[in-house]
Amino acid sequence: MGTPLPRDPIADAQRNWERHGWGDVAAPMAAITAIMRTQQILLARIETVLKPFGLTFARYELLALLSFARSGALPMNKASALLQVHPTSVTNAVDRLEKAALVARSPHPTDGRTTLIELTAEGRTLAKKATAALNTEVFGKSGFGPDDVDHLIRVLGTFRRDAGDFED
Amino acid sequence: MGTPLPRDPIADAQRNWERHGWGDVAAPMAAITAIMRTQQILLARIETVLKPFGLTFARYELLALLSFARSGALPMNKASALLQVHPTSVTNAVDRLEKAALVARSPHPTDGRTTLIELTAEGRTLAKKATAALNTEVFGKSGFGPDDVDHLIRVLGTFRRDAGDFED
DNA sequence: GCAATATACTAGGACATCCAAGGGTTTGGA
DNA sequence: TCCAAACCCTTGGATGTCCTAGTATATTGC
Repeated sequence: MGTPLPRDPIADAQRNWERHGWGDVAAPMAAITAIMRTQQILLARIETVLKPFGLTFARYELLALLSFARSGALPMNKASALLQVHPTSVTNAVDRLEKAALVARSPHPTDGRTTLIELTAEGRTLAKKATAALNTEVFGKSGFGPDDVDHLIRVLGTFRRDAGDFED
Repeated sequence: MGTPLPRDPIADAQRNWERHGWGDVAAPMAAITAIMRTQQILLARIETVLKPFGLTFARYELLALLSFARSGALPMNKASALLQVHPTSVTNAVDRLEKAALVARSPHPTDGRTTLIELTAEGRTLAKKATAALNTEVFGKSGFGPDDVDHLIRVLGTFRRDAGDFED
């Protein structure tokens, strides 16, 4: 966290794998570990930018999703599916966003089982501001070159489809 | 979670970004979101493999790190730095590993402030077994082609260095 | 030598994620 | 028609991560 290490710990791990006779999976291990660590760094950056807005990444994602829904409202289970998180995580996020008056729960008109989440006016405004901040502070300064971005989108897209995220 | 979506939600988000006039950061946004989601998928796979061993990824990482230390022991702060996690997370992991008799705390011989974490015999055995399982079940079936693995290691390595993880 | 600063670990709290279980609602087949 | 299966959401419990604060030990400077 604080001081940079003298050497890349993941490269060291890769060498350890090779040294122990696991050379055939050393490279994938390093790639996967690098993805884990990169996610950690990116999440920290995102949360730092969102903190002044009183948002976490999970809550921001929900706000952003709602702001793109044509009606500004979505059933909980749809949100869960689109965000690819457990339904209980959505319940948790909605609880907190509702306390902050950024979203509101309302019953589904025809299906008594489902609950609709609707963006409030404040919620829509905050989503806009937070998105602008993320665009300039994180996405606009990703550090990835254009070619690398395209490659990541393609490779990780294939991975996610193979993992069963979507059919396309 | 269960059923695949008909379309890639991240590609949809990218289109939404472009539609709202944020085309200049739409691609990095998609790449970053894909990294977040890929990490989630990989973590779930890893935890599934580790569950039978009574381990989580955090605890496994600590065990693996100790198993590669020449003496089989490391100070807490070293472990925290090498794993790139907060010191309190290491305390948490050590607490649970110690309860399971996989590691043991011992005082540092010369520095009364530091605590050494040492692998027990069972800990070393379990680390071996868990690593073998991860190698065959996760790293050996990553789904990334060799060229993609190399590219990921290079691109994410540059990113992590620029983020201040290491100097190299 | 002693005070001030730095370092190492731990305790408590806030969040997020998942799983298992429970209660209400809808649907579809006997 | 009616009841069982399927579905939707929530609650409670376990884990992990971070932050802030507190305690104990080392090191530095006067």
